[in-house]
Amino acid sequence: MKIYNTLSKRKEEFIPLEEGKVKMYVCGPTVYNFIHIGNARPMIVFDTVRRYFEYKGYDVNYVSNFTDIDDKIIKKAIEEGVSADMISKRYIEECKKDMAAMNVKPATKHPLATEEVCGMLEMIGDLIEKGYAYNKNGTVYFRTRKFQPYGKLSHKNLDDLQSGGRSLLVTGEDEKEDPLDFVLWKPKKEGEPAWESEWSDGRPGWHIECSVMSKKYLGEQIDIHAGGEDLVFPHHENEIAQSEAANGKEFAKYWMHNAFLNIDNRKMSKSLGNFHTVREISEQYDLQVLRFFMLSAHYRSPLNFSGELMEASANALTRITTAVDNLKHLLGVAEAETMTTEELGLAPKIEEYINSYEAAMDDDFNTADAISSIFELVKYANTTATPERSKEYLKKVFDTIVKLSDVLGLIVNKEEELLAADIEKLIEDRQMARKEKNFKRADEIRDELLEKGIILEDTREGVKWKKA
RNA sequence: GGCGCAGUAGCCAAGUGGUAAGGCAUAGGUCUGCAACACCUUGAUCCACCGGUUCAAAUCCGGUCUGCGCCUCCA
Repeated sequence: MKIYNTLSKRKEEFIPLEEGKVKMYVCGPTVYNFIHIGNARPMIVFDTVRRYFEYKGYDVNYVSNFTDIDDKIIKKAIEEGVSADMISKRYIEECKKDMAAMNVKPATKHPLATEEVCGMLEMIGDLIEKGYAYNKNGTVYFRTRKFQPYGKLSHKNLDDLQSGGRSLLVTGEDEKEDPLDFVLWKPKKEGEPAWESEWSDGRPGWHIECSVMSKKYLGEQIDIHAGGEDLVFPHHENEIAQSEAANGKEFAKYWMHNAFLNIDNRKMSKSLGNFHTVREISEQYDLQVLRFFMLSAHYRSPLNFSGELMEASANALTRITTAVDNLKHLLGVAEAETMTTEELGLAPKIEEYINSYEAAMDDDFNTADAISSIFELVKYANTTATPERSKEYLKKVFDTIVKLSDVLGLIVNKEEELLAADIEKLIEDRQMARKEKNFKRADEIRDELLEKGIILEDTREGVKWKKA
């Protein structure tokens, strides 16, 4: 398996720290509102990474935090006249609902920043002790230049950063020893939530959270640390500085970053009016469609969102679910049990598709390519599956499509809903009418069912129905 | 100003040296009492442009143009 590592800017063979296990940390959202579709990209992408590792037999310890204390949360709380805690709790719940609807598995652990302040105080104290941090009037800063490898992830050098920086003259900058130093702890302002510390009553800086939560739940060294590409600098660069300075060993072996989701080729933003929450999209589409859409491009390529592309994705996904439906139907009517010699000759083709699927996923999680293998399998199924096939053969094709889709988090085997007895009766009556060539009556029944939201389709294999 | 990414059919998108996957849309056909659904078939002598390396390039090198991202809270 190869993974593109931001650290080396190359694809590297994945070698776990511990045989058969993967420890990964994914930076989660700040919960001050419903998550937007940009937030959804890393959730879907790295959930897929996790699922693929599990498919390959790895035991994955997947940790993803919720940042539940932050300026934006406080601002929202003030606007609504409630506590910051209420805001974050509320949106964590909503976020979990969206995740479930996108078929994103819950992490092994979803730590909350506010519950880990203790560990943060400890690490900050440790950094001060080691000379990597200093306290200035209650604010604790990280001494960036003291950490020699600083810039190794984002491939920036400190002097470029300093000369290129435009907005170094922000409030409070003058008390830093160096403009590049960043905050580990800041004193509270009036009315803000705060924790006691030996430096001041205040709250942690954003970067320290992840270093601490990752260490607590996964250990000092982890396999994969992931997030959106915008986090490379400064967030992840700072995490590396904090963790490696404090622990004295390499923090994460592989750094994975997903590219941004754009809207009309522009970054999503409230001012451009192109801001979409996942919740809003879910009112229009099954979120499986959003998931399919997200996986239809490589995770390191920018992806442009539009209604048209969602329609295209919805249709594409339907092609898979329809094929699966057909196979299921055929399984119901097939009579032969075991594979014929002809089928035994066909079956290796299925393995070929599995192989190409795995080859794609092994190559830095090329989901777009993997999906094309599923479509090839779908076409193969559509052309070879007939009622004369054996159950064993049909089952194999069916299982393969369902399994490969499931690894991508795509649910293609929809559970059938039970028909009310009277609807079944009507369908039967219609079949009788058709047999007697009483098409007037047949059409009446079809229209009647249509009014109830049931669409009938007369296929080669019999009458099928679906909800309108 | 510094760092970096991208430009492949109408649209989306794989492919990083050996002669262009897949999907959507379009068109033809099969099925059907009709319709709908579904399925099958169908498309780039060519990969932004110019030059170079090579037996061979969308793929490597140099340049040009265009779009975008990061350097500041941000997935």
